Amino acid sequence: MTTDAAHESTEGRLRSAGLKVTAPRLAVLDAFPADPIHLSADEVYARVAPALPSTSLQAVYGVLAALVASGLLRKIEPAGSAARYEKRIGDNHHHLICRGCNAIEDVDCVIGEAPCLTPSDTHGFRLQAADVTFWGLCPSCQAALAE
Amino acid sequence: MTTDAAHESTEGRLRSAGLKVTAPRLAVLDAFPADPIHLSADEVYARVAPALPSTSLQAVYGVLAALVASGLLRKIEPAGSAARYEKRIGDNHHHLICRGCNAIEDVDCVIGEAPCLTPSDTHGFRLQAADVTFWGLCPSCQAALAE
DNA sequence: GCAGTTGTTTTGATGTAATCAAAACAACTG
DNA sequence: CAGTTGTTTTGATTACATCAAAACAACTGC
Repeated sequence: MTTDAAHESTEGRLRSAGLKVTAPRLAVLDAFPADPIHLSADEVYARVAPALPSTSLQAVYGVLAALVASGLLRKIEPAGSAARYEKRIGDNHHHLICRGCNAIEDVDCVIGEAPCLTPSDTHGFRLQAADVTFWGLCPSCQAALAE
Repeated sequence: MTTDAAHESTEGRLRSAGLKVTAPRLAVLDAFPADPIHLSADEVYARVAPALPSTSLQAVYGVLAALVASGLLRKIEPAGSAARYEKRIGDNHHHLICRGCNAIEDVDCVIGEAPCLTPSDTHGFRLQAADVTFWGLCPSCQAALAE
């Protein structure tokens, strides 16, 4: 038996992305348990470090960059806070960020994909992507402010 | 005569924003000549420094922050490059950024304001703003890539 | 006009987030 | 199992921005 059942799908995804299967990469990918989770490099490192004591934060940056380049992770770079990574990819969803605590929620645009991806004037640009970010206050930060 | 005609409107905007009128602030505001221009703190400093030799980059950061807080400038923080500032405010326009050279163009959403400001699920957030950023390649970067 | 108060700018240090280069190392090929 | 190639580690370095305190200038009332 050549594959560890617990890592079966994670390993398979690395292989089909043309990446070598290494312990840091398995650990980083497995640090994203559920889909709607958004972790900073720091947070990923905190989750990975206990199992891999020899890992450094720089290594995590390298692994994350490789996974983003291969399309296994998506990088989000909100204004004013550290970059976050998420496993939910391939669908055009957007983000709702709390200005109080930087919490991030996934949202789908109410009108679907097309309109937000079509500016009125492209200025000759070849369009590649569109980011939509909503800013506001999450329920607990609203409560904290109301006190 | 108490006001310099060349600075009349700039000065007036500072006053009505409740800010003291100082040389650095006049110079920074006047560094934005036409509306659709997007300058980084560095670029503002480069435009301001010749006329105000005693100004430092930190001072420019301070002035820019004050102007943004007063609503006289808008701050844009694109992923992967330094923050930019623009004078066009009060309308809900978006930005088109070149991944090759970081050039920024203004765009208006084809469907107007409302739809892009309305996510399907607010997760209980109190919404404050929505940013839309389009990513692509500007004409000259397309040409450079085609060579 | 002039002095006091308040807000602003300057100066210098500090911090965070992230990248880079080179050496040590491990995964996949035959 | 050995060689090659790609990855990780280590350490230094960068870019961008913020903070604190002292020096300073703008606006108020006199």
